[in-house]
Amino acid sequence: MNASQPFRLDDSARGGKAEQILAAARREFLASGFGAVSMDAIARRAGVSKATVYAHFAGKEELFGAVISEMSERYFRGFSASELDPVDAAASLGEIARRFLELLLSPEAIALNRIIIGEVTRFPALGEVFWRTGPERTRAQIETFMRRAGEAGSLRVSDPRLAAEQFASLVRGEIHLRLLLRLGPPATPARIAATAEAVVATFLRAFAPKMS
Amino acid sequence: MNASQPFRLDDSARGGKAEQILAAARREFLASGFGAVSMDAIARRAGVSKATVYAHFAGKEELFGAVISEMSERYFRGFSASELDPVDAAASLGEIARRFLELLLSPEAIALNRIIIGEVTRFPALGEVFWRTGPERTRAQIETFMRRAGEAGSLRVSDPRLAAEQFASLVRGEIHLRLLLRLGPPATPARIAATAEAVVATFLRAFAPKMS
DNA sequence: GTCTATACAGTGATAGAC
DNA sequence: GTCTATCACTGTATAGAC
Repeated sequence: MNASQPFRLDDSARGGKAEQILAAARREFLASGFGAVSMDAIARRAGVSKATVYAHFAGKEELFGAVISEMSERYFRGFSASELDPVDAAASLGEIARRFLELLLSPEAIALNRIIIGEVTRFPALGEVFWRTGPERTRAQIETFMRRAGEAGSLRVSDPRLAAEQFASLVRGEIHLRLLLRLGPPATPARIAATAEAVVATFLRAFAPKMS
Repeated sequence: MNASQPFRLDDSARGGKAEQILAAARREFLASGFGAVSMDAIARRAGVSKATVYAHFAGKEELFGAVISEMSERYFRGFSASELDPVDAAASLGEIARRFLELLLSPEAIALNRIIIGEVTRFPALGEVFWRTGPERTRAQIETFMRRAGEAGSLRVSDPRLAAEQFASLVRGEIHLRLLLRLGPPATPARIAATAEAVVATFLRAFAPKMS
């Protein structure tokens, strides 16, 4: 495997069997990590022979890279904050917080996050890919909102980037770490809404314009 | 291995060779995770034969559990906030933030965090152990400080637990995730101090008593 | 308890027929 | 491209001598 590009899909991966193999690998890797998954298990689940797997992917590492990068892209693409109203900061921040939490705390995202952190020592490139497609992108979205809200006068932000970082950190909170550690059940929508509300309340106390 | 108690040290682990093996295992596991480490490598590094390893530890999993639980305990025991002055909230919170970051961002703590998150699917008990000895304990320390500061009138906290959670989340911030993902070098003391200062400033804007 | 030597299972990867 | 069969190798675990 080329360590600098471990995640590039082979062109032939668009065919039928290749996607079948990729889907099987995704389920196996997400459920068990890298080390505990065998190529036999992937082939069995894909309904093909092991030789066929090797006909489409150079090896286990390349297959793993393909799975992880594809998932990173797929999971974070949907997050957007550009259409939210910068005048009503409270409502928009609440919406951002809820969307962020729904994305961040979904079982698939947690499993992905877990496996990347666990294997980043072996595959350094994965951390970079995940960061750019995930946290970096969401923070940029939030930062843009902060800037617009600042211009609209609904928030008092001298450093939009810092404000976005701190908001994202507040939202991530304790619950994210707890789920990464497999403590407690997946978050319910009610729990997400309550957490978002508490975060927005605190954030607004720090960043609301001075009342005159 | 008994899955509910994978981390209990055998009584014989107090001897000389056993600690030698444990130290070797710690270095190997922390550097490479669970799957990539062989019992051969541990035995070689410890300077004993493989059979001796198996004489002291039932298998690779038990050895791993022993290493992780011992490290969790060792790393988080030092954190304390009980002696800080609750009247000078700004200074004390800054001190808490710096201590927390130094602990959290140390290379050893990052490696430990990483390996636990990566292997918690295979060893669910490790998540519980880490949580209780780590984040739970630090949050309790901070929570106690919040309560004392609230009583002293230097902070306006209606829910000390929530305030402690939010403060800890702010401190953890983006840098912790970046280091978990192996992005960038370890944090410098200057970077830690700057981050702590920014966090305390924001937190105080949200939780400082109203000026009359 | 500690060693050397080895049995045994399971792994990633490939050869060769079709 | 796809299969069956098999390779070489590694890792866990144990037997038996001392």
